[in-house]
Amino acid sequence: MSGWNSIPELGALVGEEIRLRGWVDRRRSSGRIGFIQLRESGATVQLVISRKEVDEASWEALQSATQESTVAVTGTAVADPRSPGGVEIHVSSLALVHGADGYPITPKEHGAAFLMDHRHLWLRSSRQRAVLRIRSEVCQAIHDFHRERGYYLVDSPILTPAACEGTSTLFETPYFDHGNAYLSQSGQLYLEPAAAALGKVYCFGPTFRAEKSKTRRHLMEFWMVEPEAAFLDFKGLTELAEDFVVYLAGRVLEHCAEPLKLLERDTSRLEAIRKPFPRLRYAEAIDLLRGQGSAIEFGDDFGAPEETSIAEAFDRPVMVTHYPTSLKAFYMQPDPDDPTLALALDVIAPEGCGEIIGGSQRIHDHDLLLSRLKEHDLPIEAFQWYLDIRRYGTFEHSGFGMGVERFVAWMAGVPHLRETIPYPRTMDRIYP
RNA sequence: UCCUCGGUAGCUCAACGGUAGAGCGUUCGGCUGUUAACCGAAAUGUUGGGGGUUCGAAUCCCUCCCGAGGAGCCA
Repeated sequence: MSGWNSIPELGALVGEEIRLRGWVDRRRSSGRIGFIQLRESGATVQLVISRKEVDEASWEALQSATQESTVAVTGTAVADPRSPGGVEIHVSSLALVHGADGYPITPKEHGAAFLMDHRHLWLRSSRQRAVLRIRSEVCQAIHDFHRERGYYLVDSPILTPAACEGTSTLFETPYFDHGNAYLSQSGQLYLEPAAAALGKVYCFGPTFRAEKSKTRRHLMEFWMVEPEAAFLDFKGLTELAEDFVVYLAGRVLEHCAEPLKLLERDTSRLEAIRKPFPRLRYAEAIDLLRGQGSAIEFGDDFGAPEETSIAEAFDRPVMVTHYPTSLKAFYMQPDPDDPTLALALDVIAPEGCGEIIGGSQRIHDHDLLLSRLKEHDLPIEAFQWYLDIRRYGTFEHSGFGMGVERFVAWMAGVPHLRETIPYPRTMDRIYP
């Protein structure tokens, strides 16, 4: 091994000699004693440097160890209730590896624009570290959930030849002699064929929307996980979505106690995420909203205020189903009991987080799909491969997509999506 | 694209027609248990750009630029 210790293992090393390398998160001094809050492996530990216990070079290093300087330290791990974290390092020698000059992010407040300009440094802040740890756990849990249920990971392409759902604005890029390629806004259409190959599949990767959205709930580049399963009917889909959300929230509660505490997240709200989620047909949701005084009418889509109103009527995530087909994508299966309705599902998270999941049973009948493509004015030639899935052994299938950043924002209790992804891409910003 | 609010020191903000200020950060000094440490001192400004009103504009008006929040769209 390298001979260097890491902060997370210190609890088991009390009384032993420790060597650490890391960054100066904070420094305080008081005459002949100094304190450095050292950051390493995403955690921090307090170093105690007493003038009479260290040589002159170490004492000089303390004077030069400005915020975010890199230091290397040798000392003894000591349990002390006065230390944040309970364990601190009594330093025997301290060396400056690199002195940082004029680190821009200070312990006081900063505005959003300033922090976004310094996103590469902002990541070091305790709050950002906490959110990133939750994101990491969510991503791992997404893979584990699918693996445990026999789903295979199938990567969808990012460069695609045409619009997936038609109307959304896509990012465009030249593609040799084939005109323009577009950055994927969903992996779903590529996943449906894979469901015929492997049965239960999912994709998980970045997606791109060139909509000029300028709100805290939108990013130009975001990560989406999309399961798709052969022979999964609509009822099975709602149960899958419910299990998925419960599983992910459980994993965050189980493994992210420390970041949640740092974020002062009210975990009782997360513990309330239990089955069954209320299921509300679109028509019932309209009635609910009108009962609250909304002027919304049957056939209108929900905006952010409507979603919030619906979510606030319940103590856990809400599933809204059976939307009018006119509000939904061309590939959604009509309800056999009322073909004007789609077997579509949205999951709305509480606390103003809005829609986190959108999904449906897919049309498996070739002729119906063809007529829907025509109704939506989509170029039939470009969808021949997609129609093939209905030509060669068609099958009932369903799937959904979940926006990872919205889910992380909900778990972490952060209001703005830009804090839930390492390098957010927003309408007016692509730096750093 | 539309609506609302904003742009003053490195950062966060105050001054709202009459000499440009504070806290934090920085630099220097003090302090043996600090927790965004504390105490003392110092340095730091073409008040976003341009035009106008006025004896006088950071302040009022016009315009452009930039930022934040929201709408639509969606995850």
